[in-house]
Amino acid sequence: MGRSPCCEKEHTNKGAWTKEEDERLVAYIRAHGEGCWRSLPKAAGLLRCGKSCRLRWINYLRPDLKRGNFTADEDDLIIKLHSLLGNKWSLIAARLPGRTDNEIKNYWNTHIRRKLLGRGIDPVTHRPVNAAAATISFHPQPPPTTKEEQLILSKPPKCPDLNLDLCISPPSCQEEDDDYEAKPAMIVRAPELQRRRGGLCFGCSLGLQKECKCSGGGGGAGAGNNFLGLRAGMLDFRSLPMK
DNA sequence: AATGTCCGCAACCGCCACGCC
DNA sequence: TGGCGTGGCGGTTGCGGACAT
Repeated sequence: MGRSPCCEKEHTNKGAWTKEEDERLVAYIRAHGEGCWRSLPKAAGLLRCGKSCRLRWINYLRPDLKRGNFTADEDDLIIKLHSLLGNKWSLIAARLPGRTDNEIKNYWNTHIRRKLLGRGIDPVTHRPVNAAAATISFHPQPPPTTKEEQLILSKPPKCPDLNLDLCISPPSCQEEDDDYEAKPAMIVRAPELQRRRGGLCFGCSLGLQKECKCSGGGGGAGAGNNFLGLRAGMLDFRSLPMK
């Protein structure tokens, strides 16, 4: 009964990785590639749990990691993505090249949370702290699902007074939509505009084609471009005094 | 200089989702 | 179709360095 352990814990090292262990892991993955983490430690001659190897590689040893401080652009992007996706660190990380979910999670908890609180913004709801307290029934993170973008699209704002003023659309849409300023707060407009113009749906605009069921889903080159578009201003959080 | 406290980061743990048989 | 194995994710912990007293 019960789950089988992922490794023989009594024969594995724990704690900080040594330089030699790092070198062994890197050398093995260079030679054989990623995969089958369970058998990797033994094959690589490491007294480590497979999960530990995976984490070490993904969070620290991967050659495409971008080490160093987060830029202001990355800061803003993380905040925006978090307001949309909640604590879906892996989804957020997928849109920040060279950053890992663990790194972003740590950065959020140590820096951004404090930064937002300092501005009087609740880091969970992304609303002014007082307003968040006044609307305790609002749930920024709906029940777990595998299709986050569907949730975002399908859940209308439960609080009419909610003033996130979240508007997502291709940059050109803002000028074309006459009643842009008159729209209620927290409207996700892209799906509507997509239907009218045949453009990207909200999910695709976030680079979520894989999960998206719209006609634009599965487009090979879309994700990267959409990601850039997102960064270029497809998200408009006008109520957030970020700078 | 010694001690205590705070903070940031790496790593661990437990659960869940998915694929295979 | 259900069980099992594995990978992946998010929350949490604990260590070590920085800073304050």
